[in-house]
Amino acid sequence: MPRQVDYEGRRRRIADAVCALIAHSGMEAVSLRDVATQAGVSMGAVQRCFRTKEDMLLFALEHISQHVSDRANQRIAATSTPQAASTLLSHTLAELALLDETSKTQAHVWLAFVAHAPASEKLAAVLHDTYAKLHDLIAWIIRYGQDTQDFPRTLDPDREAHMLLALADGLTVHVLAGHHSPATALTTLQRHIDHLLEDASRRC
Amino acid sequence: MPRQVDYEGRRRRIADAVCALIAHSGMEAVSLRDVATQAGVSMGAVQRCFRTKEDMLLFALEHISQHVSDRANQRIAATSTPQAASTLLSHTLAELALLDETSKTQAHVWLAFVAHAPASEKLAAVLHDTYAKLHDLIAWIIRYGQDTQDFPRTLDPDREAHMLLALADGLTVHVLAGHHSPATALTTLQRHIDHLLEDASRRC
DNA sequence: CACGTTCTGATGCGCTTGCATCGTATCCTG
DNA sequence: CAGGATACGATGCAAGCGCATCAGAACGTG
Repeated sequence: MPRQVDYEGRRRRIADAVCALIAHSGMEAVSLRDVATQAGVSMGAVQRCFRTKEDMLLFALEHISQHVSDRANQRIAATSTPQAASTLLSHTLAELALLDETSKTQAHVWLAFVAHAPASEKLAAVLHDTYAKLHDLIAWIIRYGQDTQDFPRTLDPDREAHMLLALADGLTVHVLAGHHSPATALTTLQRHIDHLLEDASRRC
Repeated sequence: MPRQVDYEGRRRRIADAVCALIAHSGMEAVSLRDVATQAGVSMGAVQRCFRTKEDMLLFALEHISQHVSDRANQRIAATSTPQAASTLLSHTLAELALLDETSKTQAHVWLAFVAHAPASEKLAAVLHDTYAKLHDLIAWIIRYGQDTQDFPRTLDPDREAHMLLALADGLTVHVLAGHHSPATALTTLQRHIDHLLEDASRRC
């Protein structure tokens, strides 16, 4: 047999390079040569990992989708120590909104893919799937909160998940566009959640 | 004198062509040649109207920003027949969210520019300004509603404007990403506004 | 009607792009 | 250690890019 190479690892490295380039100078600045340089490999290596440029971009999107989903899921899995459902909800959403400085890159990339989706059927499919997963995740948390009596039963989990996810995404966009700071966005998010629980419980 | 040309009109035509191209196949598919073809003029004409490609993109963004702002402002100006502030608010936001099929193109373009903003200082500035204007607009409507006693005084106009605008943007993203339909998004938006007014007034 | 000015569309240039090719270096197997 | 399969990276290639150039068409003016 010939020599073995850690393809999966390299694919990830390349995906990271793609994301870095997109975050820094937009999607149309991504060329195979620049990606190779950024990833510290030769152009040939990039071509061996991905048959075409579109394959590469698709992998990068799946890579970052996975990354975001995983972080949110970990947040839930780590709830071995009993945690109030409301805290769980707000923390998860705050993470999904990609507000902290570390996530800014991912937010850029995510948005770039959303903007580019109409041009690629496959990209759109990945985005759709990811959104569906995130929606289910939020709805699950809300139901969990209702089970533990933290959230009022009057809430419709699906509708509220819908609403919260849209709010989180909107805040992400606003922060990226420089319309306001991550801190302000976080406050707005928290305020809405508080408002939601408080009013709904008062209604009973 | 030599012959006269309606430059402003042509610039708009070219801007429309840019937007059509962006909406159809993304920002990186915009080339001077394609724009010229789409606008039905020669490449030379495009180059006479805009010194560089970036100038052209900038103008297209300003063009579409103006378009969106104008529509929202018209909505207010047309309120000669007395209109409930809540209706005004929801209609304005629905328009800003670019949910109807006609606005889908504009939504694509807007998002493409947001995604591309980090790569261009000037684009970012235009986006920032536009968002500030829209924020003020929504806050104004809320204050107006408070003056006409339609909205409770307990609402903080700036905070709620912040929240509503983010929600509208998030819904725009979700519709574009195919996560749900314009109709659903509209319902979610309306539900939040109702919820807001209802709960706030109950609090008194 | 002829002049002078402005506008036009085609062409050229230098460069970059995505992708294909190919000799060489590298590693596992028998 | 020899052999063969694989990965590598440099190079080539056609196409497309943004932008500059320029001869001629188109027009208002004297």
